[in-house]
Amino acid sequence: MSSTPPGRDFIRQIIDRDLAAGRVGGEVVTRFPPEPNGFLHIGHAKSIVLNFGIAEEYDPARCHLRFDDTNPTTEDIRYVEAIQEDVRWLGYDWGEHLYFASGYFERLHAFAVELIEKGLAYVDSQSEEEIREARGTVTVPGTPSPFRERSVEENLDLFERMRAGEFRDGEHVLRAKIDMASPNMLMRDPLLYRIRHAHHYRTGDRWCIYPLYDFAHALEDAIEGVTHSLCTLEFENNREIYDWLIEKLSVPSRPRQYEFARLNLDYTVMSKRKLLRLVNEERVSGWDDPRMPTVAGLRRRGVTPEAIRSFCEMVGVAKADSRVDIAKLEYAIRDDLNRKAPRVLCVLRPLRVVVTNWPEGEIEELDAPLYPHDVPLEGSRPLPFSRELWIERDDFAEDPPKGFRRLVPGGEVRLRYGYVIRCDEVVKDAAGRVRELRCTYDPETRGGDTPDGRRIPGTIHWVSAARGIPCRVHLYDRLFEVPDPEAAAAAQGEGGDFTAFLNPGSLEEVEGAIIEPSVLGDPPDRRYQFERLGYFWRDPVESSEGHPVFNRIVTLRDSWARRSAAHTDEGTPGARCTPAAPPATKGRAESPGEGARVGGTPGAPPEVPPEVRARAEALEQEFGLGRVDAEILARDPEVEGFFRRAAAEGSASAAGVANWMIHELPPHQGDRTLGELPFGPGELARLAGLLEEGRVSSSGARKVLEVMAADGGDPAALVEGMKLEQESDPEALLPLVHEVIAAHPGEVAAYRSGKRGLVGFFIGQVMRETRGRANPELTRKLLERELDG
RNA sequence: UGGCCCGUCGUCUAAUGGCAGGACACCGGUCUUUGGAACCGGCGGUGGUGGUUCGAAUCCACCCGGGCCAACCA
Repeated sequence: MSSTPPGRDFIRQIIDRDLAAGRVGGEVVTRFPPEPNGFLHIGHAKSIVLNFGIAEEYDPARCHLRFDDTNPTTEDIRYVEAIQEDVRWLGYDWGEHLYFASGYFERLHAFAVELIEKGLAYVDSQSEEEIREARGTVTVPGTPSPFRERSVEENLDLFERMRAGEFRDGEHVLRAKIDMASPNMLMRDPLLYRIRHAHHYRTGDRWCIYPLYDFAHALEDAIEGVTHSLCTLEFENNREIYDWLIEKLSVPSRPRQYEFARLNLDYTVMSKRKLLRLVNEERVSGWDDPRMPTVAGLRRRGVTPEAIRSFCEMVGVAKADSRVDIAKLEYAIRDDLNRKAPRVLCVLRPLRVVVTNWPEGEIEELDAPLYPHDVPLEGSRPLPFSRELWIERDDFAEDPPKGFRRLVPGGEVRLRYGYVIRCDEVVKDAAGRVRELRCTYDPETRGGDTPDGRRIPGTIHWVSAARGIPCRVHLYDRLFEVPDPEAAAAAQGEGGDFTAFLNPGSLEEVEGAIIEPSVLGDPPDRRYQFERLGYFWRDPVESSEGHPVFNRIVTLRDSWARRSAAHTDEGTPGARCTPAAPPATKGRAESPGEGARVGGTPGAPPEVPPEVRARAEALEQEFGLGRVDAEILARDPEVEGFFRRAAAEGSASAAGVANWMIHELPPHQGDRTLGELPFGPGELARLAGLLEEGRVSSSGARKVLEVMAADGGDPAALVEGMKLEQESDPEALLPLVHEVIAAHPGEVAAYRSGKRGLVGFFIGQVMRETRGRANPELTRKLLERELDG
């Protein structure tokens, strides 16, 4: 059992179990199945990291890249290329396993024919509207199509003619014959093939019938030998069709579908349809706009694949719907870049500084390290210092707020890697705006040190005016101004539209920035930290030789901005916008429903069908069961029958049997009915009896039940065979108790200082030691005596 | 409204009947020639009510809340 290391996501646990149980023949096979109708986004990245990550981790294992191109009207070769580039860029390799749904059209067609031949599919000639009407609703069952009972021959003939192009779009469809009354709408005779006289980007005009997702996907998986088909939560309902097809058709392998929660990120949208709208309506410059959550956008922004992978790993894989805080992505990006980006100086909004005691025309080349002391990389570059410099406008304040550590009139500040300067004079224009600062430098402070030991609290970045390179900088901020634009739009009702929540300040283009000259010869893909500002790189599209354009990938963490934003009403203009409304909370159980029940009937279901009530009452009287238990058993005649037979067996009390049936059996039962279990009422009763007699502890009995549920068997024999006879002899238990106490001095101390809950821990240890044999009540007594005494 | 799925710190996620833990965020501190990084510390959670059990986040019942499904999309 305990072969599963804790902390692994549920999918890997399933794979581990399947491997351990020998359910995977050879390789673990996963697949990433995008439809080539749009660009990949970071949500897809999560899926890619999962699927390809599994293929990297397990040993024989592989992950296929398969284009699910079953809809010719939306798909395009351009997306196929973009998607391949993105997956590769993320660092994954599908080797020879590149597939296309369209590559299976012939085989898929053969499966459809097989289904027809088995009487499990038919050609429906209703119109689209008629089909919709007849499907019913979630509460009312559908009605069968008048064409549902066509003969196999007629279906075969019609289907062939569909393929041959004898009909117009929509004239006929192929449907599975399942159950028009299924509570799962998807099982109400799902469509398998539709006619589409459309040009397919790969198969051209060879086909005019195309399979639908549900039909195609399951069979593609089976054809490829996929073992674990991982998709997102919204496909949960589709699993029933998936399994139905795999069961009915003569497929070469038996894949299984598992669903995990898709990634949602705050302050953006993650649906291809909505992203496509942003592109088409030109709210962004394209799929690769650096504000887009697309892989292409992130890449152009300058985010590294390593950062994306690490983010995806941080987020984890689970089944609970969730939204991830964008700060987590930012952390992953900074964490990656901090370790590899060389530091350079760039002034975004320059303010002139004249160093009056620096000789006119003289330029000194300072040697400045590229990495801080805590980054284990070597290197430096020359950094020119001259009489005229640029510093950041924000780094000077005539009237500084409390705690301001930068340049003020009459004050000193350190120029990073340079000298300490003092501001002697503030020169203003007619409008009163600060034009330049006249400063003096301290020649003793070359490199930034203060030989006299005086403390200079502030250090600011700067660039030589004589040598600085003008450049353009793009500052990006979150695309939307609310965390959940879709929810915000929905909250507005009918006319609500998510684009209303676009952040107008999501792109700020800074024209007159100045950067130090050392970056001029760098390779174009170099990421930098502009000290005190953030991580940047050259925009690969807009930069040109000698005219660099830099994208801000992410800001640095800025505790000053946080603090000043908290103390003043407004943040700095360039700072990130503050979330506007806090809408769409995940309203969690403010719990009405209590208070209305004083001595009432807790837990009694308000509506119990009369016949169930009657049977339950009989059980209550006959066996002395509680009302709730009786109703549970009475709900299903098979359950009741099982219980009655078990109770009649006489080995255990009726209450004991009821307890085990209600509380212990269901988790082991799985999808099986009671009749399908490899044991009967007698065995269950005898197990309950063993427990009541004290022959076995409840932990032991549960172990026995687990085995019984899997392989059947006689409880008494199993107790014996598994050596699970309960140990109730204090003499035998005491040494173990001592051992456990001796082995956990820390816990003992904690227990004695009041952490009484730790008894459970100690009992657990003894139970583990004895593999469930120890009598827990006795163990508790002994433990308490030893621990307290 | 029928069916299926899901509720654990503010957020994401572990614990698979035996000490509710980690990450991000937040707060405080140390250090600092980046108001960065690093390090240390703190805050903070099992939706509710009953039940089963020596012991429940975990099993059972009911309630509450959320998601998905009525495309010839995937």
